[in-house]
Amino acid sequence: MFESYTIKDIAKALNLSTSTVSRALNGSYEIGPETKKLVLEYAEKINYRPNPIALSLKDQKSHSIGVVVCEVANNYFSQAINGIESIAYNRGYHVIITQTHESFDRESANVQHLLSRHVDGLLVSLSAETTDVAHYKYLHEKGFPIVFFDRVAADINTHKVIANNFKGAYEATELLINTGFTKIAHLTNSNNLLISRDRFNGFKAALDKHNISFNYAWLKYCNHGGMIQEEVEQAVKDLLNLDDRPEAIFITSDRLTTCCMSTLKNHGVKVPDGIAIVGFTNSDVAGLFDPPLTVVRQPAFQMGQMATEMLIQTIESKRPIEDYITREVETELIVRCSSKK
Amino acid sequence: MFESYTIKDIAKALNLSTSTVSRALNGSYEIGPETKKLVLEYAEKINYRPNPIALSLKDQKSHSIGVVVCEVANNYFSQAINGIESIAYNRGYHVIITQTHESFDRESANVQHLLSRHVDGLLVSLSAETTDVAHYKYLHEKGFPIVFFDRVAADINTHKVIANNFKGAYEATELLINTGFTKIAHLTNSNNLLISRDRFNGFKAALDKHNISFNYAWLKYCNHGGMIQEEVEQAVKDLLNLDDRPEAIFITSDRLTTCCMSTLKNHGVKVPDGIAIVGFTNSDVAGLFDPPLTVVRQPAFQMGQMATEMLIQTIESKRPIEDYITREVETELIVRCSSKK
DNA sequence: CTGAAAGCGCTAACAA
DNA sequence: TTGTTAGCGCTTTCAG
Repeated sequence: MFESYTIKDIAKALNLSTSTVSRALNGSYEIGPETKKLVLEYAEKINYRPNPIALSLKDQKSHSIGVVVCEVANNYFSQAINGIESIAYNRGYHVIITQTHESFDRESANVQHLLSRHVDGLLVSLSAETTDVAHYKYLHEKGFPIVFFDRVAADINTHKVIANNFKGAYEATELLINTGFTKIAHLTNSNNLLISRDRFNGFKAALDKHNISFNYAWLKYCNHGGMIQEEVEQAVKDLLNLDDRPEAIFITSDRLTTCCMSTLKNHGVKVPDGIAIVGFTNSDVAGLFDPPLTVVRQPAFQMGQMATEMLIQTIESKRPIEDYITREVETELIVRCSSKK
Repeated sequence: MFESYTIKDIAKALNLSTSTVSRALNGSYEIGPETKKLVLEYAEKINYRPNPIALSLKDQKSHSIGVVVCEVANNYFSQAINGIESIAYNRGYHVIITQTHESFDRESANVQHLLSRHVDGLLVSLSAETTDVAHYKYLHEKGFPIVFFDRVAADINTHKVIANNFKGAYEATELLINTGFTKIAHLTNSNNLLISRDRFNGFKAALDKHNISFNYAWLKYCNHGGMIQEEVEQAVKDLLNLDDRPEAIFITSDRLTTCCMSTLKNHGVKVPDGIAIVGFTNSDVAGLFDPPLTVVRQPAFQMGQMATEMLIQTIESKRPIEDYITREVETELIVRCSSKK
């Protein structure tokens, strides 16, 4: 069963040459119908499976794609990976997942590792620490297929899949404003990330639209994206200790949102009475929180699927891609109690 | 950078034969120190990386391991995968993850797929639907390395990593009993799974120890492991509609626990006043729930690591393994409000 | 229509 | 100490 048969076994059994067998298996023209039938039937019978490694060696394709994300144990990414797998599997690719834990060094090492494994393409979501994307640029310019998703590199012109972060943030902020909050803090991931900037811009735009001023003391960056709990705790504490304390916090990432909730809880700050909250998160259980969380949710599964489709298309494209596209999907605002007044 | 050099390039550049280069690279004895130095330096300079595909073809090892789990987007499994990756990566293996979605057919297909990819070994956690483990048995008997973790196959004698499910369930149940509950329901995954049976046994043992009788109407199986929301809802509703309604529910799996919480919430049943809850889950945010959840937590990350270590050891072992071991790790009972009286 | 042979990158047995 | 060669499984010229 796992000691698989080779084309040679078939050839021997049928008294044919390996090339004939190969041709039969690959439905070549130049082959007699009865020979073909013979081979096919025998192959079927012994449950022949071509050795993908040999194929890879031959045509220099590994039929695997590398994935770079900050971590698997994250609602957004585990859902996205689910989407990635679903497409890759059907298209005959396998997926090698690597985690950066938000570190630039690990990210580089992972990319190196994936390249040395001869992956056919890369699906990447940048780490919070990453500012230098020169290696991706280099690869991309050499014609190596790369698709960014979610945390994309602004200045590399390749396929990308992102959520409408501006609008997602705008809507969430406007919800807070319409509820009656004016002092709204902004707790966010590293500013290196384009998504952080987009979300901030959406946030700010909503404020501006409603003529609400923003106190920059309410803007808190967590450069490690919530990997370091203390960092988030400190940020939240700082916010709470401000003389001009905010009435609500808009949080722009999955981990940050839950970390912030814990910190508030530990400090005995009630949500939403003490402070209201809206956050980006793909948690399936945000509705079970105390209080139920108002969230901005991204279509993670679909984003993973889309990115994978684009990547495989790029990999399999005969001619170099000319037009790179950015597909943008809508976020969903799910209103629950944490944003109530 | 990604168009990597081959041993041939080095040989040509240095006017050596490929075998000499190979020997130098592999630190063989039979090679002149200066030749070796020359090769090594040049290889370093051009950043030579051996082609893993060629190596695989040569020694019939793919340096990859296949993982079979029900789904990635599950707290327990995403954490376990994190552990798997951490070990595999360091040992030079890559990991191919497949999801069964609790279906036996998909599980079989995944195993087939992984075998056709020539993985060197399998890390598996059975699907809820699986009762027939003949194909694993066959592979195992043929000497193919398989390590089961969490949802293990009872009657295959290979390496296994499990949590002390009996004790975990026992402790949780005893907590409920000591809190003053006597009517305790049991909401669990398919009885196909050994973990379900172990957890039930632990549960029942605690009841027996305290001379508490168990009404079998309080025992509810969700054969799809929480993949089908309606199934869980129905089970919970049934429990609530019982004349002899239980005062507490002990839940034995991650997804079931959260699903049960939602259902209770949707039906306006307060926890723990209306009904108390303790559940197995590896959610990092169970403390943020309303009410904060009392949970039994498994050391998922370590379990993933242990299983991977055992698998790689088996793969790399020269002689066939004689003694298969089952490593058992302790669960952790985290007491919060959902189990209070 | 079918077979022989080369080659993908690498290692190892065998020669020198 | 180094080179030559065969072979891992497969496809693909090139002959026949």
